[in-house]
Amino acid sequence: MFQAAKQTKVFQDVVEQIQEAILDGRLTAGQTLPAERELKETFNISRGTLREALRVLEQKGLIEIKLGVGGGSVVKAVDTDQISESLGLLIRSQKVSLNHLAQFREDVEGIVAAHAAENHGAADIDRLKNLLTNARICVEKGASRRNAFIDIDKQIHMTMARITGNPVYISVLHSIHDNIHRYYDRFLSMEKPELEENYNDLCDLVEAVENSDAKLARRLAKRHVQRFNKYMKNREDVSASG
Amino acid sequence: MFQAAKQTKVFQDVVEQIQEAILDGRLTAGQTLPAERELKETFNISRGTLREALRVLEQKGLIEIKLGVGGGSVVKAVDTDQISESLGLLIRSQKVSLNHLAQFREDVEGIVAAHAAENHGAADIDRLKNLLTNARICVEKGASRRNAFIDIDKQIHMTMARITGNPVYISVLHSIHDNIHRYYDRFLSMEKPELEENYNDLCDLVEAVENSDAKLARRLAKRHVQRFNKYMKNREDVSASG
DNA sequence: ATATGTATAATGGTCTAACCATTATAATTA
DNA sequence: TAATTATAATGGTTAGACCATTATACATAT
Repeated sequence: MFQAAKQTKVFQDVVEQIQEAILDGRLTAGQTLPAERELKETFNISRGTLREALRVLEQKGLIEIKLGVGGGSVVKAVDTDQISESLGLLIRSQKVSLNHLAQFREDVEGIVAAHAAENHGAADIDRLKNLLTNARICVEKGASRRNAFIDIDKQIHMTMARITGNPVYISVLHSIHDNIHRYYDRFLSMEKPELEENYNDLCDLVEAVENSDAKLARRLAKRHVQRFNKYMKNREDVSASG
Repeated sequence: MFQAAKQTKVFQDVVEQIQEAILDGRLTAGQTLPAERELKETFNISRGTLREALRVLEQKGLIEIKLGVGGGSVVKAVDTDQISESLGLLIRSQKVSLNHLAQFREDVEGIVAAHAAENHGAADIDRLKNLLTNARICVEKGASRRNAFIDIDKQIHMTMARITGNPVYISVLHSIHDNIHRYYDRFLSMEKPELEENYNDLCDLVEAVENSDAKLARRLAKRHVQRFNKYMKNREDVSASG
């Protein structure tokens, strides 16, 4: 009949009010909240309490706090950074291993490629082929362009995620890449032969997408990611024995 | 040659120190940090600044702050709540629609079912069949047990995620369910015929897993989730026109 | 003896009031 | 006109006090 009386802390009430205003669209990205000394009067609270609320909102990714004249709390567009950060904490707290993340990535990239094969338009293929051209250049210049190649590889995958038209895939893939990239420097070995191998993978993949062959695209995407994972694993073994 | 001198705010430095201690295992879940009046001396900062740091750590899901005697900042086991919360913000800020989430769920449940079919042990099947028995009881009692049925349905899916042995699937599925459940009350219509339909889906799915038929398991899981989504869509159309 | 109530003290929660640090803008000077 | 310097707005930090909650120890009553 009754609900437990919610005893909200003052700062929580403030967090909720501002958060709701942002999610309702009463505050939109780019808008600046009133200065702290003014807001504290509006809410009729102390500045310390207000600042606890603002810190929480900042950590949630809803506002950004800037210093100096013209600074203040600016409403942010919600993005995937917080998801990435939380996923990073899961990984670092060893609840999730690199292998776990790599396995998940295989599946997700496969799905994304399949959807991209079903959903693409002509402009999408143009963009993918442009990226392939850049990748080709990196391959020809060899290992010195390893990082550039990896970046283009990432862009190709993210482009396919965009082609799906579903922002969840973009967010998820973004979070995966954010967190897996930390291991690249430590574990990913890529000399010219590997670069070429991967380049060919990508060409085949884009072709499958262009031909709307969802099943093939899925298989090729998975194989491509598996190769990346294998390179990392090899390097990991080496560094473990060295 | 040089890096930009990082000008960390005091509270950020404290956040990092405590966070690193937790992630390094120097502080473990369940441990209580010293009281604020003591910590502030340790870090040689004011209490207000310390509290901003603690609020950030709380929002990150790394500590929990309890009131009263014997209270204080207790280190938490990192879990998926923050990911769910951030995903919820993405949805509520209309960066992600229910349909987007539902499509993603179809794919993930399909993958999870396929992995479960490849990875299960005998005990896993026992657990799944137990859940099916409970589901059967709900179906027989009809619409009054709708919520209980939905909960069992969720448990079956989460059990399969656990069978994969990959915590990423558990986390992702958990986050999806956390966020999709908010819409159930508003949009999910389920009378006895629908309950039976879904129960049969689940039976077939568990059978496919038991027989290690990954492809079939994937297809059945997707179909099952599609049915859920269809029910929600129907209800949404009704409520839109009413 | 057991249950119930009551004081105690530890701890987080909040408030006030001041001063420090950063930064865009305006005023000054070369 | 360009470079420099003051100004003032704004967040960052500090200090010290008091309020609110809660586990524990103690007192009281049945």
